[in-house]
Amino acid sequence: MPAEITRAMTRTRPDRAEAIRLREFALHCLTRHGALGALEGENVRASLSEMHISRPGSELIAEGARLDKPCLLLDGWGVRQRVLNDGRRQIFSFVLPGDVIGLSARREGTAVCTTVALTEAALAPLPLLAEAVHEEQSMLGHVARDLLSQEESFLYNQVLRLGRQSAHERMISLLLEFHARLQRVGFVRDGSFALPLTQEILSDALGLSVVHTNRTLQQLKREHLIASKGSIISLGNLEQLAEMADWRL
Amino acid sequence: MPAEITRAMTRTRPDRAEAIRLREFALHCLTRHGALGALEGENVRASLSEMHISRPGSELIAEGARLDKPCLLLDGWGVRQRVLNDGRRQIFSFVLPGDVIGLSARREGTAVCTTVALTEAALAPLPLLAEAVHEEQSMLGHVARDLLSQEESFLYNQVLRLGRQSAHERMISLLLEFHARLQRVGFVRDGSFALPLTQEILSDALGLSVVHTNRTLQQLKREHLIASKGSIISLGNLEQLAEMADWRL
DNA sequence: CGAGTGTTTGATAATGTTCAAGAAGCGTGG
DNA sequence: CCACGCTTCTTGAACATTATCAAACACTCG
Repeated sequence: MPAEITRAMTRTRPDRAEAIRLREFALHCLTRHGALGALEGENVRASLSEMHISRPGSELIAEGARLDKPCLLLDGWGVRQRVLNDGRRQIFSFVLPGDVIGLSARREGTAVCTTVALTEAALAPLPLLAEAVHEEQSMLGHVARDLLSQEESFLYNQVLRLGRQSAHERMISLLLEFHARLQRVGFVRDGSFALPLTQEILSDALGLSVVHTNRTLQQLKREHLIASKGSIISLGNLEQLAEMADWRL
Repeated sequence: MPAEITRAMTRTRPDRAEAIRLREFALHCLTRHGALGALEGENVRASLSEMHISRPGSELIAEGARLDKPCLLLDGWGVRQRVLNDGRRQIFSFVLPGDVIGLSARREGTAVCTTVALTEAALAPLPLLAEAVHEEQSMLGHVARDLLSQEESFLYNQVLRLGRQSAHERMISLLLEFHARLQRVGFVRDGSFALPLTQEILSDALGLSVVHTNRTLQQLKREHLIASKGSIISLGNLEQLAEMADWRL
Protein backbone atom coordinates (compact mmCIF):
# COMPACT_ATOMS: atom_id res chain seq x y z
CA MET A 1 0.00 0.00 0.00
CA PRO A 2 1.53 3.37 -1.04
CA ALA A 3 2.64 5.67 1.75
CA GLU A 4 0.34 8.45 0.60
CA ILE A 5 -2.78 6.47 1.09
CA THR A 6 -1.65 5.19 4.45
CA ARG A 7 -1.13 8.72 5.62
CA ALA A 8 -4.36 9.92 4.11
CA MET A 9 -6.19 7.35 6.16
CA THR A 10 -4.63 8.08 9.52
CA ARG A 11 -6.57 10.21 11.93
CA THR A 12 -9.44 11.67 10.04
CA ARG A 13 -11.14 11.63 13.43
CA PRO A 14 -9.67 12.28 16.88
CA ASP A 15 -9.50 9.43 19.34
CA ARG A 16 -12.02 9.24 22.14
CA ALA A 17 -10.06 11.02 24.87
CA GLU A 18 -9.04 13.84 22.58
CA ALA A 19 -12.55 14.27 21.26
CA ILE A 20 -13.78 14.89 24.77
CA ARG A 21 -11.10 17.45 25.42
CA LEU A 22 -11.84 19.23 22.12
CA ARG A 23 -15.55 19.28 22.76
CA GLU A 24 -14.85 20.83 26.13
CA PHE A 25 -12.70 23.46 24.48
CA ALA A 26 -15.35 24.25 21.88
CA LEU A 27 -17.99 24.83 24.51
CA HIS A 28 -15.57 26.98 26.44
CA CYS A 29 -15.05 29.18 23.36
CA LEU A 30 -18.71 29.43 22.45
CA THR A 31 -19.90 30.33 25.93
CA ARG A 32 -17.30 32.98 26.54
CA HIS A 33 -19.95 35.67 26.53
CA GLY A 34 -22.58 33.68 28.38
CA ALA A 35 -24.58 30.47 28.25
CA LEU A 36 -26.14 29.39 24.97
CA GLY A 37 -29.87 29.17 24.53
CA ALA A 38 -31.36 25.71 24.99
CA LEU A 39 -31.96 25.12 21.29
CA GLU A 40 -28.59 26.52 20.35
CA GLY A 41 -26.83 24.36 22.90
CA GLU A 42 -28.56 21.25 21.63
CA ASN A 43 -27.67 22.02 18.05
CA VAL A 44 -24.06 22.85 18.89
CA ARG A 45 -23.53 19.65 20.86
CA ALA A 46 -24.81 17.62 17.94
CA SER A 47 -22.51 19.47 15.54
CA LEU A 48 -19.50 18.92 17.73
CA SER A 49 -19.73 15.19 17.34
CA GLU A 50 -19.14 15.77 13.63
CA MET A 51 -15.62 17.02 14.26
CA HIS A 52 -12.89 15.73 12.03
CA ILE A 53 -9.18 16.16 11.50
CA SER A 54 -7.51 17.71 8.46
CA ARG A 55 -3.96 16.95 7.49
CA PRO A 56 -1.27 19.61 7.41
CA GLY A 57 -1.15 21.37 4.07
CA SER A 58 -4.69 20.51 3.14
CA GLU A 59 -6.81 23.22 1.61
CA LEU A 60 -9.73 23.95 3.89
CA ILE A 61 -11.42 26.64 1.82
CA ALA A 62 -10.61 27.47 -1.78
CA GLU A 63 -10.47 31.04 -3.02
CA GLY A 64 -13.87 31.93 -4.45
CA ALA A 65 -15.75 29.22 -2.57
CA ARG A 66 -19.08 30.04 -0.99
CA LEU A 67 -18.75 30.78 2.70
CA ASP A 68 -21.69 28.74 3.83
CA LYS A 69 -20.18 26.01 5.97
CA PRO A 70 -18.71 27.64 9.06
CA CYS A 71 -16.30 25.51 11.09
CA LEU A 72 -14.75 26.10 14.47
CA LEU A 73 -11.05 25.31 14.72
CA LEU A 74 -10.54 23.25 17.85
CA ASP A 75 -6.87 22.50 17.52
CA GLY A 76 -3.99 23.26 15.19
CA TRP A 77 -3.08 26.28 13.10
CA GLY A 78 -4.18 27.51 9.69
CA VAL A 79 -3.55 30.46 7.41
CA ARG A 80 -5.47 32.52 4.91
CA GLN A 81 -3.21 33.10 1.94
CA ARG A 82 -2.86 33.84 -1.74
CA VAL A 83 -0.12 32.85 -4.16
CA LEU A 84 1.07 35.08 -7.00
CA ASN A 85 1.82 33.95 -10.54
CA ASP A 86 5.52 33.75 -9.89
CA GLY A 87 5.16 31.75 -6.70
CA ARG A 88 5.46 34.53 -4.15
CA ARG A 89 3.04 33.90 -1.33
CA GLN A 90 1.31 36.28 1.02
CA ILE A 91 -0.28 35.14 4.23
CA PHE A 92 -3.12 37.44 5.24
CA SER A 93 -4.00 36.05 8.62
CA PHE A 94 -3.66 33.08 10.88
CA VAL A 95 -6.41 30.81 12.08
CA LEU A 96 -5.90 29.71 15.69
CA PRO A 97 -7.84 27.41 17.96
CA GLY A 98 -11.16 29.00 18.81
CA ASP A 99 -11.39 30.84 15.50
CA VAL A 100 -13.97 30.16 12.85
CA ILE A 101 -13.41 29.66 9.16
CA GLY A 102 -16.00 29.71 6.43
CA LEU A 103 -18.09 32.35 8.14
CA SER A 104 -19.15 35.58 6.50
CA ALA A 105 -21.32 38.42 7.68
CA ARG A 106 -22.73 38.63 4.18
CA ARG A 107 -25.18 36.02 3.08
CA GLU A 108 -23.71 35.29 -0.32
CA GLY A 109 -20.13 35.76 0.89
CA THR A 110 -17.34 34.06 -1.03
CA ALA A 111 -13.75 33.49 0.06
CA VAL A 112 -11.33 36.15 -1.13
CA CYS A 113 -8.38 33.88 -0.40
CA THR A 114 -7.50 30.29 0.28
CA THR A 115 -7.50 28.81 3.77
CA VAL A 116 -4.92 26.11 4.43
CA ALA A 117 -4.14 23.94 7.43
CA LEU A 118 -0.55 24.38 8.62
CA THR A 119 -0.64 21.58 11.13
CA GLU A 120 -3.07 18.80 11.79
CA ALA A 121 -6.28 20.68 12.40
CA ALA A 122 -9.33 19.56 14.33
CA LEU A 123 -12.43 21.23 12.93
CA ALA A 124 -16.06 21.07 13.94
CA PRO A 125 -18.72 22.17 11.47
CA LEU A 126 -21.11 24.65 13.05
CA PRO A 127 -23.75 25.40 10.40
CA LEU A 128 -25.87 27.19 12.97
CA LEU A 129 -23.30 30.01 13.12
CA ALA A 130 -24.17 31.10 9.60
CA GLU A 131 -27.72 32.03 10.53
CA ALA A 132 -26.87 33.14 14.04
CA VAL A 133 -24.71 35.97 12.73
CA HIS A 134 -27.83 37.83 11.72
CA GLU A 135 -29.79 37.18 14.87
CA GLU A 136 -29.52 40.09 17.23
CA GLN A 137 -30.44 38.22 20.38
CA SER A 138 -28.72 34.90 19.77
CA MET A 139 -25.77 34.25 22.06
CA LEU A 140 -24.13 32.25 19.32
CA GLY A 141 -24.63 35.24 17.05
CA HIS A 142 -22.87 37.43 19.54
CA VAL A 143 -19.91 35.08 19.55
CA ALA A 144 -19.89 34.86 15.78
CA ARG A 145 -19.93 38.64 15.34
CA ASP A 146 -17.21 38.96 17.92
CA LEU A 147 -15.01 36.55 16.00
CA LEU A 148 -15.62 38.31 12.69
CA SER A 149 -14.87 41.60 14.33
CA GLN A 150 -11.59 40.28 15.69
CA GLU A 151 -10.69 38.96 12.27
CA GLU A 152 -11.19 42.36 10.70
CA SER A 153 -9.14 44.01 13.37
CA PHE A 154 -6.26 41.58 12.83
CA LEU A 155 -6.31 42.24 9.12
CA TYR A 156 -5.97 45.97 9.69
CA ASN A 157 -3.06 45.35 12.04
CA GLN A 158 -1.52 43.24 9.33
CA VAL A 159 -1.71 46.10 6.84
CA LEU A 160 -0.09 48.40 9.37
CA ARG A 161 2.77 45.99 9.96
CA LEU A 162 3.44 45.46 6.28
CA GLY A 163 3.05 49.06 5.27
CA ARG A 164 4.78 51.07 7.91
CA GLN A 165 6.78 48.90 10.27
CA SER A 166 10.36 47.64 10.26
CA ALA A 167 11.17 43.95 10.30
CA HIS A 168 11.67 44.05 14.05
CA GLU A 169 8.43 45.81 14.72
CA ARG A 170 6.55 43.47 12.43
CA MET A 171 7.89 40.41 14.15
CA ILE A 172 7.17 41.73 17.62
CA SER A 173 3.71 42.82 16.61
CA LEU A 174 2.83 39.44 15.16
CA LEU A 175 4.20 37.57 18.15
CA LEU A 176 2.20 39.81 20.46
CA GLU A 177 -0.89 39.05 18.43
CA PHE A 178 -0.26 35.33 18.78
CA HIS A 179 0.32 35.73 22.47
CA ALA A 180 -2.89 37.66 23.04
CA ARG A 181 -5.00 35.34 20.93
CA LEU A 182 -3.62 32.16 22.41
CA GLN A 183 -3.80 33.53 25.91
CA ARG A 184 -7.47 34.18 25.40
CA VAL A 185 -8.13 30.52 24.64
CA GLY A 186 -5.81 29.16 27.29
CA PHE A 187 -2.91 28.07 25.13
CA VAL A 188 -0.33 30.12 27.04
CA ARG A 189 1.47 28.59 30.03
CA ASP A 190 3.92 30.64 32.07
CA GLY A 191 4.12 33.22 29.32
CA SER A 192 5.13 30.58 26.78
CA PHE A 193 3.27 29.06 23.90
CA ALA A 194 3.84 26.66 21.03
CA LEU A 195 4.55 28.31 17.70
CA PRO A 196 4.23 25.57 15.09
CA LEU A 197 5.45 27.74 12.23
CA THR A 198 8.50 27.49 10.03
CA GLN A 199 10.43 30.67 9.46
CA GLU A 200 9.28 30.53 5.88
CA ILE A 201 5.70 30.87 6.99
CA LEU A 202 6.54 33.75 9.28
CA SER A 203 8.29 35.36 6.32
CA ASP A 204 5.31 35.03 4.06
CA ALA A 205 3.14 36.62 6.71
CA LEU A 206 5.54 39.45 7.48
CA GLY A 207 6.54 40.20 3.91
CA LEU A 208 10.22 39.40 4.54
CA SER A 209 12.75 36.98 3.12
CA VAL A 210 13.40 33.83 5.09
CA VAL A 211 16.96 34.90 5.73
CA HIS A 212 15.90 38.21 7.13
CA THR A 213 13.26 36.60 9.29
CA ASN A 214 15.92 34.35 10.72
CA ARG A 215 18.20 37.25 11.51
CA THR A 216 15.40 39.27 13.02
CA LEU A 217 14.47 36.41 15.30
CA GLN A 218 18.05 35.91 16.33
CA GLN A 219 18.52 39.52 17.18
CA LEU A 220 15.35 39.58 19.25
CA LYS A 221 16.76 36.61 21.13
CA ARG A 222 20.10 38.31 21.65
CA GLU A 223 18.26 41.30 23.05
CA HIS A 224 16.35 38.96 25.37
CA LEU A 225 13.05 40.22 24.01
CA ILE A 226 12.05 36.68 23.16
CA ALA A 227 13.31 33.22 24.03
CA SER A 228 12.61 29.87 22.49
CA LYS A 229 13.41 26.23 22.80
CA GLY A 230 12.09 23.94 20.17
CA SER A 231 8.84 25.36 18.93
CA ILE A 232 8.00 26.81 22.34
CA ILE A 233 8.44 30.55 22.45
CA SER A 234 8.15 33.04 25.28
CA LEU A 235 7.99 36.79 25.11
CA GLY A 236 9.88 39.11 27.39
CA ASN A 237 8.47 42.26 28.92
CA LEU A 238 5.08 42.54 27.26
CA GLU A 239 4.59 46.24 27.95
CA GLN A 240 7.99 47.03 26.51
CA LEU A 241 7.31 44.91 23.44
CA ALA A 242 3.90 46.48 22.92
CA GLU A 243 5.46 49.90 23.18
CA MET A 244 8.18 49.02 20.68
CA ALA A 245 5.74 47.79 18.08
CA ASP A 246 3.00 50.33 18.78
CA TRP A 247 0.77 47.40 19.36
CA ARG A 248 -2.87 47.31 20.34
CA LEU A 249 -5.28 44.45 20.22
CA MET B 1 -13.95 87.46 10.59
CA PRO B 2 -11.12 84.88 10.89
CA ALA B 3 -10.29 82.92 7.77
CA GLU B 4 -11.01 79.60 9.45
CA ILE B 5 -14.58 80.41 10.12
CA THR B 6 -15.10 81.79 6.67
CA ARG B 7 -13.89 78.57 5.20
CA ALA B 8 -15.83 76.47 7.62
CA MET B 9 -18.97 78.17 6.49
CA THR B 10 -18.49 77.84 2.75
CA ARG B 11 -20.31 75.09 1.02
CA THR B 12 -21.70 72.87 3.67
CA ARG B 13 -24.35 72.14 1.09
CA PRO B 14 -24.00 71.81 -2.67
CA ASP B 15 -25.65 74.40 -4.88
CA ARG B 16 -28.87 73.56 -6.66
CA ALA B 17 -27.47 72.35 -9.98
CA GLU B 18 -24.85 70.22 -8.35
CA ALA B 19 -27.34 68.70 -5.93
CA ILE B 20 -29.38 67.48 -8.86
CA ARG B 21 -26.39 65.93 -10.51
CA LEU B 22 -25.30 64.24 -7.29
CA ARG B 23 -28.76 62.89 -6.65
CA GLU B 24 -28.77 61.44 -10.14
CA PHE B 25 -25.42 59.82 -9.47
CA ALA B 26 -26.59 58.35 -6.16
CA LEU B 27 -29.61 56.74 -7.78
CA HIS B 28 -27.41 55.41 -10.55
CA CYS B 29 -25.16 53.71 -7.96
CA LEU B 30 -28.00 52.32 -5.89
CA THR B 31 -29.89 50.85 -8.80
CA ARG B 32 -26.94 49.19 -10.41
CA HIS B 33 -28.37 45.77 -9.66
CA GLY B 34 -31.96 46.65 -10.38
CA ALA B 35 -34.76 49.01 -9.40
CA LEU B 36 -35.38 49.69 -5.73
CA GLY B 37 -38.59 48.69 -4.04
CA ALA B 38 -41.23 51.40 -3.76
CA LEU B 39 -40.70 51.95 -0.04
CA GLU B 40 -36.94 51.84 -0.38
CA GLY B 41 -37.02 54.31 -3.23
CA GLU B 42 -39.15 56.70 -1.26
CA ASN B 43 -36.86 56.51 1.75
CA VAL B 44 -33.72 56.91 -0.32
CA ARG B 45 -35.00 59.98 -2.16
CA ALA B 46 -35.81 61.60 1.14
CA SER B 47 -32.36 60.80 2.50
CA LEU B 48 -30.65 62.20 -0.56
CA SER B 49 -31.98 65.65 0.13
CA GLU B 50 -30.00 65.54 3.37
CA MET B 51 -26.72 65.51 1.50
CA HIS B 52 -24.00 67.81 2.76
CA ILE B 53 -20.41 68.68 1.96
CA SER B 54 -17.39 67.96 4.15
CA ARG B 55 -14.20 69.94 3.92
CA PRO B 56 -10.90 68.36 2.91
CA GLY B 57 -9.07 66.98 5.90
CA SER B 58 -12.17 66.63 8.03
CA GLU B 59 -12.59 63.47 10.02
CA LEU B 60 -15.68 61.65 8.83
CA ILE B 61 -15.54 58.69 11.18
CA ALA B 62 -13.32 58.39 14.25
CA GLU B 63 -11.58 55.17 15.14
CA GLY B 64 -13.76 53.27 17.59
CA ALA B 65 -16.97 55.05 16.63
CA ARG B 66 -20.15 53.05 16.23
CA LEU B 67 -20.85 52.24 12.60
CA ASP B 68 -24.50 53.09 12.65
CA LYS B 69 -24.84 56.05 10.31
CA PRO B 70 -24.06 54.84 6.80
CA CYS B 71 -23.35 57.51 4.21
CA LEU B 72 -22.92 57.27 0.48
CA LEU B 73 -20.03 59.25 -0.95
CA LEU B 74 -21.34 61.15 -3.95
CA ASP B 75 -18.27 63.11 -4.87
CA GLY B 76 -14.69 63.52 -3.71
CA TRP B 77 -12.16 61.14 -2.21
CA GLY B 78 -11.55 59.84 1.28
CA VAL B 79 -9.22 57.42 3.05
CA ARG B 80 -9.37 55.00 5.91
CA GLN B 81 -6.18 55.41 7.91
CA ARG B 82 -4.38 55.05 11.19
CA VAL B 83 -1.49 57.06 12.60
CA LEU B 84 1.28 55.55 14.73
CA ASN B 85 2.73 57.11 17.87
CA ASP B 86 5.70 58.50 16.02
CA GLY B 87 3.62 60.03 13.26
CA ARG B 88 3.96 57.38 10.59
CA ARG B 89 0.67 56.97 8.82
CA GLN B 90 -0.82 54.00 7.03
CA ILE B 91 -3.69 54.34 4.64
CA PHE B 92 -5.74 51.16 4.51
CA SER B 93 -8.12 51.95 1.73
CA PHE B 94 -9.61 54.73 -0.35
CA VAL B 95 -13.19 55.83 -0.40
CA LEU B 96 -14.34 56.79 -3.89
CA PRO B 97 -17.60 58.16 -5.23
CA GLY B 98 -20.27 55.50 -5.01
CA ASP B 99 -18.72 53.89 -1.93
CA VAL B 100 -20.32 53.83 1.50
CA ILE B 101 -18.75 54.71 4.79
CA GLY B 102 -20.07 53.96 8.24
CA LEU B 103 -21.60 50.68 7.17
CA SER B 104 -20.86 47.37 8.87
CA ALA B 105 -22.18 43.90 8.31
CA ARG B 106 -22.16 43.44 12.07
CA ARG B 107 -24.84 45.13 14.09
CA GLU B 108 -22.64 46.52 16.83
CA GLY B 109 -19.75 47.20 14.46
CA THR B 110 -17.24 49.87 15.40
CA ALA B 111 -14.65 51.56 13.20
CA VAL B 112 -11.21 49.97 13.35
CA CYS B 113 -9.66 53.06 11.80
CA THR B 114 -10.35 56.68 11.08
CA THR B 115 -12.02 57.86 7.89
CA VAL B 116 -10.91 61.22 6.56
CA ALA B 117 -11.96 63.33 3.60
CA LEU B 118 -9.08 64.06 1.24
CA THR B 119 -10.96 66.50 -0.92
CA GLU B 120 -14.26 68.23 -0.56
CA ALA B 121 -16.65 65.35 -0.15
CA ALA B 122 -20.36 65.24 -0.85
CA LEU B 123 -22.03 62.72 1.42
CA ALA B 124 -25.61 61.58 1.71
CA PRO B 125 -26.74 59.81 4.86
CA LEU B 126 -28.53 56.57 4.06
CA PRO B 127 -29.70 55.12 7.37
CA LEU B 128 -31.80 52.58 5.57
CA LEU B 129 -28.67 50.81 4.40
CA ALA B 130 -27.85 49.70 7.94
CA GLU B 131 -30.96 47.57 8.20
CA ALA B 132 -31.04 46.58 4.56
CA VAL B 133 -27.72 44.74 4.89
CA HIS B 134 -29.49 42.01 6.79
CA GLU B 135 -32.50 41.75 4.52
CA GLU B 136 -32.06 38.97 2.04
CA GLN B 137 -34.57 40.23 -0.49
CA SER B 138 -33.99 43.95 -0.30
CA MET B 139 -32.42 45.44 -3.42
CA LEU B 140 -30.72 48.04 -1.29
CA GLY B 141 -29.37 45.20 0.85
CA HIS B 142 -27.93 43.59 -2.23
CA VAL B 143 -26.12 46.80 -3.11
CA ALA B 144 -24.89 47.24 0.46
CA ARG B 145 -23.51 43.72 0.66
CA ASP B 146 -21.90 44.16 -2.70
CA LEU B 147 -20.13 47.28 -1.52
CA LEU B 148 -18.93 45.64 1.69
CA SER B 149 -17.71 42.71 -0.29
CA GLN B 150 -15.73 44.98 -2.59
CA GLU B 151 -14.24 46.72 0.38
CA GLU B 152 -12.98 43.47 1.84
CA SER B 153 -11.52 42.44 -1.47
CA PHE B 154 -9.65 45.74 -1.79
CA LEU B 155 -8.20 45.32 1.67
CA TYR B 156 -6.84 41.91 0.78
CA ASN B 157 -5.30 43.33 -2.36
CA GLN B 158 -3.73 46.00 -0.22
CA VAL B 159 -2.09 43.40 2.01
CA LEU B 160 -0.77 41.64 -1.04
CA ARG B 161 0.73 44.83 -2.42
CA LEU B 162 2.41 45.79 0.83
CA GLY B 163 3.62 42.33 1.69
CA ARG B 164 4.93 40.89 -1.51
CA GLN B 165 5.14 43.45 -4.27
CA SER B 166 7.84 45.86 -5.37
CA ALA B 167 7.30 49.60 -5.44
CA HIS B 168 6.52 49.44 -9.16
CA GLU B 169 4.04 46.64 -8.80
CA ARG B 170 2.36 48.35 -5.88
CA MET B 171 1.93 51.56 -7.77
CA ILE B 172 0.57 49.86 -10.85
CA SER B 173 -1.76 47.71 -8.81
CA LEU B 174 -3.17 50.68 -6.94
CA LEU B 175 -3.62 52.71 -10.11
CA LEU B 176 -5.40 49.78 -11.72
CA GLU B 177 -7.68 49.57 -8.71
CA PHE B 178 -8.52 53.26 -9.05
CA HIS B 179 -9.13 52.84 -12.73
CA ALA B 180 -11.47 49.90 -12.28
CA ARG B 181 -13.40 51.49 -9.46
CA LEU B 182 -13.77 54.85 -11.13
CA GLN B 183 -14.65 53.27 -14.42
CA ARG B 184 -17.49 51.46 -12.74
CA VAL B 185 -19.05 54.71 -11.58
CA GLY B 186 -18.40 56.60 -14.78
CA PHE B 187 -15.47 58.74 -13.67
CA VAL B 188 -13.17 57.58 -16.46
CA ARG B 189 -13.12 59.44 -19.79
CA ASP B 190 -10.95 58.21 -22.66
CA GLY B 191 -8.98 56.04 -20.30
CA SER B 192 -8.12 59.02 -18.12
CA PHE B 193 -9.29 60.00 -14.68
CA ALA B 194 -8.63 62.63 -12.03
CA LEU B 195 -6.32 61.54 -9.25
CA PRO B 196 -6.66 64.17 -6.53
CA LEU B 197 -3.87 62.74 -4.39
CA THR B 198 -0.56 64.15 -3.32
CA GLN B 199 2.43 61.86 -3.63
CA GLU B 200 2.59 61.81 0.13
CA ILE B 201 -0.82 60.21 0.27
CA LEU B 202 0.11 57.65 -2.32
CA SER B 203 3.20 56.93 -0.24
CA ASP B 204 1.23 56.35 2.91
CA ALA B 205 -1.03 53.96 1.08
CA LEU B 206 1.78 52.07 -0.64
CA GLY B 207 4.15 51.94 2.32
CA LEU B 208 6.86 53.91 0.52
CA SER B 209 8.73 57.13 1.16
CA VAL B 210 7.55 60.18 -0.73
CA VAL B 211 10.82 60.38 -2.60
CA HIS B 212 10.57 56.81 -3.75
CA THR B 213 6.99 57.26 -4.78
CA ASN B 214 8.06 60.19 -6.88
CA ARG B 215 10.80 58.19 -8.58
CA THR B 216 8.52 55.25 -9.16
CA LEU B 217 5.96 57.46 -10.83
CA GLN B 218 8.60 59.07 -12.97
CA GLN B 219 9.94 55.77 -14.14
CA LEU B 220 6.47 54.53 -15.01
CA LYS B 221 6.06 57.66 -17.09
CA ARG B 222 9.41 57.18 -18.79
CA GLU B 223 8.33 53.65 -19.67
CA HIS B 224 5.07 55.06 -21.07
CA LEU B 225 3.06 52.86 -18.75
CA ILE B 226 1.27 55.88 -17.41
CA ALA B 227 0.91 59.49 -18.45
CA SER B 228 -0.33 62.50 -16.58
CA LYS B 229 -0.99 66.14 -16.93
CA GLY B 230 -2.02 68.03 -13.87
CA SER B 231 -3.98 65.68 -11.71
CA ILE B 232 -5.37 63.80 -14.69
CA ILE B 233 -3.76 60.45 -15.17
CA SER B 234 -4.10 57.85 -17.88
CA LEU B 235 -2.92 54.29 -17.88
CA GLY B 236 -1.25 52.61 -20.83
CA ASN B 237 -1.93 49.08 -21.96
CA LEU B 238 -4.25 47.78 -19.27
CA GLU B 239 -3.66 44.10 -19.97
CA GLN B 240 0.06 44.60 -19.80
CA LEU B 241 -0.20 46.54 -16.56
CA ALA B 242 -2.48 43.94 -15.02
CA GLU B 243 -0.03 41.26 -16.00
CA MET B 244 2.89 43.16 -14.51
CA ALA B 245 1.21 43.65 -11.17
CA ASP B 246 -0.59 40.31 -11.04
CA TRP B 247 -3.74 42.30 -10.74
CA ARG B 248 -7.26 41.01 -10.35
CA LEU B 249 -10.28 42.93 -9.25
C1' DC C 1 5.37 89.30 -3.76
C1' DG C 2 5.90 85.84 0.08
C1' DA C 3 4.35 81.84 2.48
C1' DG C 4 3.01 77.39 2.19
C1' DT C 5 2.57 73.14 0.05
C1' DG C 6 3.91 69.81 -3.14
C1' DT C 7 7.39 67.99 -6.47
C1' DT C 8 11.98 66.94 -8.11
C1' DT C 9 16.95 65.89 -7.69
C1' DG C 10 21.38 64.21 -5.85
C1' DA C 11 24.12 62.02 -2.40
C1' DT C 12 24.41 58.74 1.15
C1' DA C 13 22.87 55.26 4.43
C1' DA C 14 19.95 51.75 6.06
C1' DT C 15 17.25 47.89 5.32
C1' DG C 16 16.27 43.88 3.18
C1' DT C 17 17.18 40.27 -0.72
C1' DT C 18 19.59 36.80 -3.16
C1' DC C 19 22.73 33.21 -3.69
C1' DA C 20 25.29 29.60 -1.94
C1' DA C 21 26.61 26.39 1.23
C1' DG C 22 26.98 24.11 5.61
C1' DA C 23 24.79 22.52 10.12
C1' DA C 24 21.18 20.81 12.71
C1' DG C 25 16.92 18.32 13.36
C1' DC C 26 13.62 14.75 12.28
C1' DG C 27 11.15 10.88 10.50
C1' DT C 28 11.82 6.51 7.92
C1' DG C 29 13.46 2.14 6.95
C1' DG C 30 17.03 -1.19 7.54
C1' DC D 1 20.39 1.82 16.93
C1' DC D 2 22.29 3.85 12.88
C1' DA D 3 22.27 5.64 8.20
C1' DC D 4 19.79 8.13 4.88
C1' DG D 5 17.16 11.74 2.87
C1' DC D 6 14.53 15.55 3.66
C1' DT D 7 13.27 19.85 5.52
C1' DT D 8 14.46 23.65 8.27
C1' DC D 9 17.75 26.68 10.18
C1' DT D 10 21.98 29.35 10.05
C1' DT D 11 25.73 32.04 8.17
C1' DG D 12 28.56 34.96 4.98
C1' DA D 13 29.12 37.93 1.11
C1' DA D 14 27.46 40.51 -2.70
C1' DC D 15 23.77 43.01 -4.29
C1' DA D 16 19.27 45.58 -4.83
C1' DT D 17 15.85 48.26 -3.16
C1' DT D 18 14.17 51.74 -0.55
C1' DA D 19 14.80 55.35 3.07
C1' DT D 20 16.76 59.58 4.66
C1' DC D 21 18.57 64.06 4.33
C1' DA D 22 19.15 68.35 2.22
C1' DA D 23 18.25 71.55 -1.14
C1' DA D 24 16.17 73.53 -5.16
C1' DC D 25 12.21 74.24 -7.80
C1' DA D 26 7.16 75.00 -9.09
C1' DC D 27 2.60 76.34 -8.08
C1' DT D 28 -1.13 78.40 -5.81
C1' DC D 29 -3.33 81.60 -3.03
C1' DG D 30 -4.01 85.50 -0.32
